[in-house]
Amino acid sequence: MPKPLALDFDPIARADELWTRRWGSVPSMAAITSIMRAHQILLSRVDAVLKPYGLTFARYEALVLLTFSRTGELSLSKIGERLMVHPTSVTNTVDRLERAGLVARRPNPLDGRGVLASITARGREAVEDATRELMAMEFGLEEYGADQCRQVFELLRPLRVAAGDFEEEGGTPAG
Amino acid sequence: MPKPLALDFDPIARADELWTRRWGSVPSMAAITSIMRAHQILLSRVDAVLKPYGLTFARYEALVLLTFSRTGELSLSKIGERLMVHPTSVTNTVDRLERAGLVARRPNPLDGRGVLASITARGREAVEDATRELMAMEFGLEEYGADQCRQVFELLRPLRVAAGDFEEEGGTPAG
DNA sequence: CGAATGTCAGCATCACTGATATTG
DNA sequence: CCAATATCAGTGTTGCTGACATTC
Repeated sequence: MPKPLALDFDPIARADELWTRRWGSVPSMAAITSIMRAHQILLSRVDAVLKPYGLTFARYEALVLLTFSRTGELSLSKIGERLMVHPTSVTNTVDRLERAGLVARRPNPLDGRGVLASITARGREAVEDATRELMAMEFGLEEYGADQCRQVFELLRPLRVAAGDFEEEGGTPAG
Repeated sequence: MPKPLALDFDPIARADELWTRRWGSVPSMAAITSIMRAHQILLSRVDAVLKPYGLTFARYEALVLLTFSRTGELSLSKIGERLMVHPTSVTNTVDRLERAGLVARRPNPLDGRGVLASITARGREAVEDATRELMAMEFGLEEYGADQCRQVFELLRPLRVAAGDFEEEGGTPAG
């Protein structure tokens, strides 16, 4: 009973009914609203876990990405490309991480224009600890099984493809 | 070819592989990342349509909600409850809508503490026009059919239930 | 020179905390 | 007096535009 402010009906299902009555059946409305709310719920759950580490989900993702690189460092442009975020957002993210001592900036020896973000020892510790906690709470999807999680991934994949995030590989036969 | 910045692989699938190698299989990671990205894509698509109306998706939702009420007006607290947003966010949303002449504030005659947000004629016009456009582009889910949209809704519903958004009705036999 | 990289200033949205005036 | 409603001030995030210096 921590949240007594629960409705006795599904607000999205209710909206869908009224919507259908007024403008006709529009299943996409309930779908997008569901995604918006799911995003809000998950971000809230995950950020609560990351807060003690001084991290947000966006910064955590950047740290993990660095962890995945062989040398522990990547150019800011590469980070933006992989995380699908704006260049100025990358600068901001790296600023915060650097200020927290989790990454260090270093000029790119292979490109005088570029800058490398290099994860520090403290950064690696933070990722390890935070990851352990996040895995324990299934990234906010505790109520979901592995199959349902894969279903979410598969169901939303076509949207990312349509948005031009990447080119289908296995799908195209040639060229 | 408007966006030449496409990867030749699925970044989430790639991350899932590396993740599995390092920390073991964690399907929830790919699922939450998919939801985050889907949210970003849809919000971008929908906001682009709403921009000419001076609306954001959040403000549009509030307007639609008012449209659904019999009298065209609701207390701010009710709006916050239905839209699941913070009281201060409701104040802000209504501020913008009021400034745009789409709603008007009125003291609640039934409760001296409360304030009613009342949709104006221009507000109704804006909702009608914007809705027509949004329906034409399926709220950013053009690539999805009705079945897939319903699947998204059903798949994410348990999360909203777990978050305490509302109480299951059909599920509980009595009480 | 044109393109790419990164930074900075500035603007807008949104979420939340804390304090506060008003009313039930 | 306590609770609810709404507002205000202020903080932290993120996303984006435009401008700019630097370098390929």
